[in-house]
Amino acid sequence: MVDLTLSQRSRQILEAIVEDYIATAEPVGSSAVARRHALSLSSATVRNVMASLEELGLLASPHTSAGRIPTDKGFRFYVDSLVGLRTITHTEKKEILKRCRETGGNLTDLLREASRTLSSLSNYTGIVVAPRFTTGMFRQIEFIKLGARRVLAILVTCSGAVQNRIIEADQDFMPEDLVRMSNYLNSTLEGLSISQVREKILAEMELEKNSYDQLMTKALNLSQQALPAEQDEVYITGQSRIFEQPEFSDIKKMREVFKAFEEKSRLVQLLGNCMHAQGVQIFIGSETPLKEMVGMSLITSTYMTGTSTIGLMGVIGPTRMGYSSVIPIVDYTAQLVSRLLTER
Amino acid sequence: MVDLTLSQRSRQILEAIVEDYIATAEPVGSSAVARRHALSLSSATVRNVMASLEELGLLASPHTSAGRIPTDKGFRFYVDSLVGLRTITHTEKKEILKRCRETGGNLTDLLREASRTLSSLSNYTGIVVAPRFTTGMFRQIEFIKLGARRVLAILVTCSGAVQNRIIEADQDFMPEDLVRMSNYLNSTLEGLSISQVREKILAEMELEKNSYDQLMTKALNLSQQALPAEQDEVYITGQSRIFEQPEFSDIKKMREVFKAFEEKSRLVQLLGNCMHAQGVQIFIGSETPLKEMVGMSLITSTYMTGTSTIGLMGVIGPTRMGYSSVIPIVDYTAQLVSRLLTER
DNA sequence: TGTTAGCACTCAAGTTTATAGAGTGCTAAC
DNA sequence: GTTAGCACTCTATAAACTTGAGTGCTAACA
Repeated sequence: MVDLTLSQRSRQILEAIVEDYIATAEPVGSSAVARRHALSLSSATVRNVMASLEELGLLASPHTSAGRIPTDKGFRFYVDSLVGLRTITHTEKKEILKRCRETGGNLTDLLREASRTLSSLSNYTGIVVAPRFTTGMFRQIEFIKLGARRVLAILVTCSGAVQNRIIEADQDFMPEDLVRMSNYLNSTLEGLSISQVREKILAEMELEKNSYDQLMTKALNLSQQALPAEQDEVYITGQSRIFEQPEFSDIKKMREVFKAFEEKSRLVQLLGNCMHAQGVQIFIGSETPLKEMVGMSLITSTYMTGTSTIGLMGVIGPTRMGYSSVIPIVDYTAQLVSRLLTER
Repeated sequence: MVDLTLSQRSRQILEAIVEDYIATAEPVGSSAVARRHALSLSSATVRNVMASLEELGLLASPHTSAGRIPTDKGFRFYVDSLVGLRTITHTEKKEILKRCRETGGNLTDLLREASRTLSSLSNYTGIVVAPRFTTGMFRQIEFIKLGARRVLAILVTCSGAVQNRIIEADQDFMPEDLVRMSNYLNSTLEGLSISQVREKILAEMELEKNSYDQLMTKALNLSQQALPAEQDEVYITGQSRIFEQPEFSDIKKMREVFKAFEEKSRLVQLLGNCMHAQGVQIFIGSETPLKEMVGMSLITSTYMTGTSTIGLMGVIGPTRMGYSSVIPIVDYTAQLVSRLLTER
């Protein structure tokens, strides 16, 4: 947060420069500002103001004879105190709603579609971090017999995340046994989080070891195998849109960015730091948790089931991104997803 | 297939040029060939041979004073008749085996891991086209009660593909009802492909319309909702490795390539054409089904369950890729995946 | 007849130099 | 406080030049 008191005029000029720069990706000159924005000021006056804005660290000049470019600090000030947030249009709302509603109900599909929607409405790259499966609340476990010793284990969390694994059992279970086992597990594990489930199963296995109810021991055994290896899921959509930005013509940098996109677990870890605050957060340039994203900004929002934050979604674009339109899009989409997940 | 009779010496020289070019990505000059490969020939002689190889369309010169570069045809000849296929190393085999075995048994996890493995062992981009769900054989359907009117429908195919959807039912089913319904459906739909299932359900719905067994009508209704929207799944891994190739420094081209990677359904469609032949296929440069992949080659292999081809996997890299090591990797991985899927 | 040394020629890539234009900062006048 | 005017700076683009790798051809050689 940049706390500066600027004269009305300085603010107007800063705003003009930021917006011109957002539109053109070119350094903005004093005469352009004087001309385009009806400030009825001469370029010389604008020049004076620009010089002082530069002194404050809000603008920078790539070299003497170019115009000025907003610094990260300049963008920050713009976002905090200048940007007039466009409210989301009815058409956009309808589009987001339609796309998210049409998904098949399971969490994966919904989040993937949210990512696509964010990207296509913002024209930048959409990103959605799925909730860690282990943080979800246990809802139900079921076993389906696939073959002689093959069992499909299905684990469902309250937020609708479904994990399935095919287990090679060491014996041939009867379908009735499988039902009994899942009934037992469902009542034993009710109300726990998946990570608690993991612990509980281990504890129970210890207890049941000498029990005479063999089946329950086996149930625990199966359920343990059903627990998936922890996997970080991120849905990134519209990566190639990054190429559309004229400022990203440096192949080396592009490579860094794309590499970062591929290291999902690192990505999840770093983005995890954005999840402490609720609602929309904006990271400009160097504020971004990812170092390789030089010259890029990140707009995120958390999403939740009920009252608990479970994940993060947002948009990655150039620092000069269209904040005024992207912010409400991210905000609305995250709220919608939260609502859809909570309604369940 | 290029059918040419070349003298032993011409072949040696072509091979030398191709391999030098694979190693360096630079045009290869006559003296380099004479020097590096113990042919005991002068550069002038090599030059004569190179001129005739150029005439045959196997080599090309970017300009007069550069060395020669193999053409697509040159690479084709190299691959068809020159390349000495390295057999896959024990270490590689173990690595592939280990990674694929460790997946959780469901199809998605296995294929995703196969893609990662292909990429990391080849150092190029790995690609796996998942079988279309509708072409799979119906194995089983189950309903799990999640809430008052919420039902989780799980559809399993013989190859271990699992689809789940959460359905909003229009009434509150008892768990016993759900079991009866799935039993009914499982016996009715046995032995059909998923696309046949779709038709059968429609037909049955027509028949059952006036039936007095309300529950079965409802079962059909539910199962229809359980059928997922057709979705093309492709797992692409190691995209950013493309940047490592010196010949891909053109940002515009990179953009095209990455865009193509994002249009999954188009990708699947085009790659579908590679599935007619069984086993490993090699597409060099312009032979590739994707026009945007100028200067790139594609090595693919089909994979199967039992005797039926269900999908495709492979590696995308520059035309000058290390064919001799990549081909056996793709071959082995596809065979392994087939085996794992068939053992089920 | 096949091979090779020698040499003139070509062409891209890198370097230097020249030119134009955008935009600034400063000064002096309003 | 604002503005016109002007010298100055610096990049981007083009043009001219230089370098060197590599060729193709010729003539001599085995």
